[in-house]
Amino acid sequence: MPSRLIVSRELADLLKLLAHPDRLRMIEELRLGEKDVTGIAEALALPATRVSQHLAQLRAQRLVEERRDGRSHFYRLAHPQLAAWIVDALQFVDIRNRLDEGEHIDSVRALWSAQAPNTSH
Amino acid sequence: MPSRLIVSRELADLLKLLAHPDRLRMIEELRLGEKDVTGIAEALALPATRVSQHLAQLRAQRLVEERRDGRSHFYRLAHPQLAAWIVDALQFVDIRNRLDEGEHIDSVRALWSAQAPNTSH
DNA sequence: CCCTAATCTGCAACAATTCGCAGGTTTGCA
DNA sequence: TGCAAACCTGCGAATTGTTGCAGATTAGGG
Repeated sequence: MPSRLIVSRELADLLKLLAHPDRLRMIEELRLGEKDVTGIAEALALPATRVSQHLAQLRAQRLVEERRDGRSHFYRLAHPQLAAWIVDALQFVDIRNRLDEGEHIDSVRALWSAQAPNTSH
Repeated sequence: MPSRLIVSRELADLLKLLAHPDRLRMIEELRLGEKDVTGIAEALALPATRVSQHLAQLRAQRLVEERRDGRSHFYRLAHPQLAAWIVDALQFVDIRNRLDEGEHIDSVRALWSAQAPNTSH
C-alpha cells in the first residue's frame, strides 16, 4: 500500500510547480479574474515567452484554464482559492533577517494581495 | 518598491523547501509530536543520513526546532499548523489519471493524515 | 581514555529546472 | 494571399537540487 508515497509525490510535484517567484506572481495576478498572456507579461514586467512557458506548466497540472478569443489566450485560476492558500503560507516564512527590518508580516500580507500598482490602463 | 518581488521569492523558497516527497512525509511524521532522527528514518524507511540532510534544510528555514537529549536529536514542527496547511493542498492536485482510478480525494486525505502503519513499536 | 551510537557535514556525480532564442502555429485583416 | 500580432514549442547552456559515501562531531558507558 504505497498510497502514502504516491500522495507525497503528487504533493511534491504540485509544490514544485508553485515554487517559482514568477509563477507565484502570475497566480496572484489572476486572483481577481482572467487575463491574457500579454496582460500578465506587462503587469509583471516579464518577457511574454517566459510567461507562456510558465503558463504551459500550470496548464499541464490543471491549475489554470484557458479561453481563446481571437489571437488572445485568456487564463484564469482553475481553483480561485489557490491564491488565498498561498497567502496563508506567509505565516511560515522565517522573518528574521529576511524582509527588510521593521516590516511586519501583516503589512507584507496586505501588500502581496493588494491591487498591482497599475502599470498601465 | 520591490517588496512584492521579495515576497514572491521568499514564498518560492519556502515552497521549494517543501517540494520534496521525503520532506513532506517527514513533516507529516512530526505532525503528532517530536521524534528523533533514527525514529523518523525508520518510520519512513529512509537512510538516516538523508533524513539528517533534509532536517538541516528544514532547520535552516526554521520550519523545525531541535531538542537534544543525550545522543538523540529530537525534532518538532516550529508551526504545527504547517501539516494541516499542506493537507489542504490536496484539493489542488489534479486527480485525473493520477491516484489509482476510483480513489477519492477524501479517502486520500484521510489516509495521508492517518497514523503511520506502525513499522515498529 | 577508548569504543560505539547517533548525528552532522563536505563533496562529487548525477538529475532536474530555468531561460533565452530560434522557429512554428493560429488568427485577424487588408 | 500576404503580413503582422499573439502565443506556443524545442532545444541547449547555465544553474540548482539530490544523494550516497567518506570522514567529522558529540555524548554515553565501561
